[in-house]
Amino acid sequence: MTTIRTPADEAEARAIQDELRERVVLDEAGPEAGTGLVTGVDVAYDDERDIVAAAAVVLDAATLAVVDEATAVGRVAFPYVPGLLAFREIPTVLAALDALTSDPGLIVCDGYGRAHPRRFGLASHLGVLTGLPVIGVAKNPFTFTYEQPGTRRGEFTPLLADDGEEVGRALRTQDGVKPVFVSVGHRTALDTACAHTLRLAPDFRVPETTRRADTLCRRALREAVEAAERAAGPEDTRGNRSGAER
DNA sequence: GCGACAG
DNA sequence: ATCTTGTCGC
Repeated sequence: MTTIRTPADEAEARAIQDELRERVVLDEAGPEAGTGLVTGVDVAYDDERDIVAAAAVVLDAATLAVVDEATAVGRVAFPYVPGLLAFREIPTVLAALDALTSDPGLIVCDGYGRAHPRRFGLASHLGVLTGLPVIGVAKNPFTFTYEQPGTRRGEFTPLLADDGEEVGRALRTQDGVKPVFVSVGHRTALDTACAHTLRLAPDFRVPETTRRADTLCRRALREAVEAAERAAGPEDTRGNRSGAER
C-alpha cells in the first residue's frame, strides 16, 4: 500500500514538497475525457473527536454511472495549513483508494495541483504517490488572481503565475454560476483536465465525482462517529455532559 | 510586520 | 472543512 510521509512540522512539510515536485510528470496529455474510468476522492473531518473519513468513487467516464466505491477512516494526521493540505488529506485518501476493487483511472480531487505556491498541491502530491493521472478541481480561489470568465458554461480564464505561466484555469461549468478552479496534478494536460471537468459537470457546478465522493465520505464519517460514541460510552444518551466529564 | 489563504 | 432553519424553485 502506498503511503505518505507525515512531516513533524511545517518546515519539513515544505521540504518534502520541494523534493517530490521533481517527480511530477507534465508531458502527458492524459486519458481522453469521456473515456475509461474517473475517480472522485474527498475527505470529511471531526477534529473534535480526531476522526477523518475518506471516500473514493469510481465512475464510468462516458455515462457517469457508479462503478465502484470505497471508504476509509483514520485519525487526523496533520492540521489544516493553507499550502500543506495534502498532508492532512492524503493518508486516508490512499487507504480508500487501496480499498477499491476496480482501477481508478483518472483521479479528480478537491483542491489544486500546479496552482500552488510551490507548484505542488494536493493533486500533484497524490499523483506522484500513486503514479496515476490526477487533476485538481477547487471550489475556491487560492493564491492566484484571475479575470472573471465569460458567463456561459465552458468559458474560462487563465490562472497566471508571476512568470506568466498558466498554472490553472477559472472554468465556468454552468451558465451564470461561479466558476471552479482547475489545475493539473500529474500526467495530465490542462486542456484535458478542463475537458474532463466539463463532462463531469453536466448539471451542477461541481463535478459529479466530487459530489459523489463528498456524500459518501460524510456518511462514512457519521457512521464512524456513531460507532466511536457507542464504544466510548452509552451513558451520554440524554444530555451532553456525562458524570465523568464534570 | 500584517493580512490572506485549497479543505 | 464545519456550525445550521427555513426557504425558493424545479
